[in-house]
Amino acid sequence: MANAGEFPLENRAPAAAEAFEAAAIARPKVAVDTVLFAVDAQGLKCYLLQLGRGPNAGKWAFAGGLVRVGETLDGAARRALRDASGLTDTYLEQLFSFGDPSRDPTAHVVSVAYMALIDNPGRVGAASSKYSAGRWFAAGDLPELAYDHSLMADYAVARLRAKLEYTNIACALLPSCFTFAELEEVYAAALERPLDRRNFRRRIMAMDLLQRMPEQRRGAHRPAALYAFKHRSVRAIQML
Amino acid sequence: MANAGEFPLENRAPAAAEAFEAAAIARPKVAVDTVLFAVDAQGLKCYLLQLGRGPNAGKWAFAGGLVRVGETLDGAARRALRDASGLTDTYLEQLFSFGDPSRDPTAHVVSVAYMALIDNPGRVGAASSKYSAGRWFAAGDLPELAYDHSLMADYAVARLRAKLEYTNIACALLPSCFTFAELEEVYAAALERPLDRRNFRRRIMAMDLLQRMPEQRRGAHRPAALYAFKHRSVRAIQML
DNA sequence: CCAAAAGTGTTGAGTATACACCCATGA
DNA sequence: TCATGGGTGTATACTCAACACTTTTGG
Repeated sequence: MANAGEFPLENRAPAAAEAFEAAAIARPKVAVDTVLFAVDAQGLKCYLLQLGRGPNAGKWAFAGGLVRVGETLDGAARRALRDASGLTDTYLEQLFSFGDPSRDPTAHVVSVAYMALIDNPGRVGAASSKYSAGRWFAAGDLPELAYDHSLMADYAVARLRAKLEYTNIACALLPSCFTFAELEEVYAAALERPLDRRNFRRRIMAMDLLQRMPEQRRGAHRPAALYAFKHRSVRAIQML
Repeated sequence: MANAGEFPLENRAPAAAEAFEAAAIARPKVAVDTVLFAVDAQGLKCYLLQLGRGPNAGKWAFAGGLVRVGETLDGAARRALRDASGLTDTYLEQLFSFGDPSRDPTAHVVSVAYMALIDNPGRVGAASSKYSAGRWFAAGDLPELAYDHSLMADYAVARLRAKLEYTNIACALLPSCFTFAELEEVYAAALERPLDRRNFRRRIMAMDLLQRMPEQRRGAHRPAALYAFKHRSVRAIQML
């Protein structure tokens, strides 16, 4: 299971092991990759970048990069996301670490996967020269992805769905003011199923997460009441 | 937020960046640390090892070690656990990655935390020379730990509790045959609250996870029926 | 026969689901 | 006035929690 005896480093006498270790540069690298989500009228979307160089040039991937010495993982994820999309203020959550030595054919890179959420796909900006293109894809219909990014996508969608059920994470996918219909659309898009409007409204109201804003959203038809989350920080909701 | 401009590596021309990168050994290292749990008559227990060398010598910590090139994260966790406790077959689950640059004062080490479960604290064996001692502690009363291992402990306990509620993970904390009272003790120990025996039995039975064994456990009093999990692999239980 | 752990049902409260019509507005 | 999306209540099924006594065995 654990490559018995293949790498005898840890079994050497302490002094020898430390000397070897100091000289060794053959350590896995650490990277971060961030699955960026937003919801629009078509449903849940993922932002992908087309790699501009390297053995995977031309393939689509999530925003990522190597972690630097002195940098936190969250910091590296924010930097990679900013370089890829210009975004600086997003909800960010660590998902899982992927360390299969063959996930990157060029080197052993352990990647810490993140999920980021924004309220509007239009907020993304220009990508760094590392990428040749960037665009939104329907989360349920992604193209072939570089590395093991398909695994990350599956993991991220599952986590997002789970957290919609027991946290107020939807606030990260909505602007500060929104109608009940918009909130329901976020849930319907992420969960990929329609919700009963009356039951949904009752459930959300029972959680006491929202405050009603004085204004109304005026459109082509009956105006809709506007709401805001009482707390914009994501927290678990007591589900007693 | 993301150390803007402090590390210009990614912004260099590709050729220069690659040359620099090849020479650079200033990358964070990758480690794994495994929180080992078992339940005994006193409750939920964690296995800790006393560090025998290094700046944290004398402090208690979880079994861990650096990840080697070519090794999976799970493989590294299993190897570190085997070196620390002799255990080779445990339930193992990745928890979270901790990457604060100051978590280890001697170097920037990103650690992927794992949780391992065994059915009997007595199964642990001798530790490698890296450690000066190893013993079980009550999970709710751990000593001061090295690095950020207290964070890992909190995270692991939370994960274990959560998964007891919606998976059959308890099978990893029990021998192949057990009485209903023993199963209930595992839940009560991990959740740190007493359970109603009748409601607990009904809930478990409704999940259809157990099969009754032909034998009985004979003790000082009325014999107890023995059960085994139908599936020893941990899986989510449909909670419809 | 006594001590100790094993085993067993019912009731009531609360929660979740299914379901259809009127309202307010702009065009 | 009509088309469109906004807003509302009830009845039922189900789930969860509280609760105490009888059974079986070894000593």
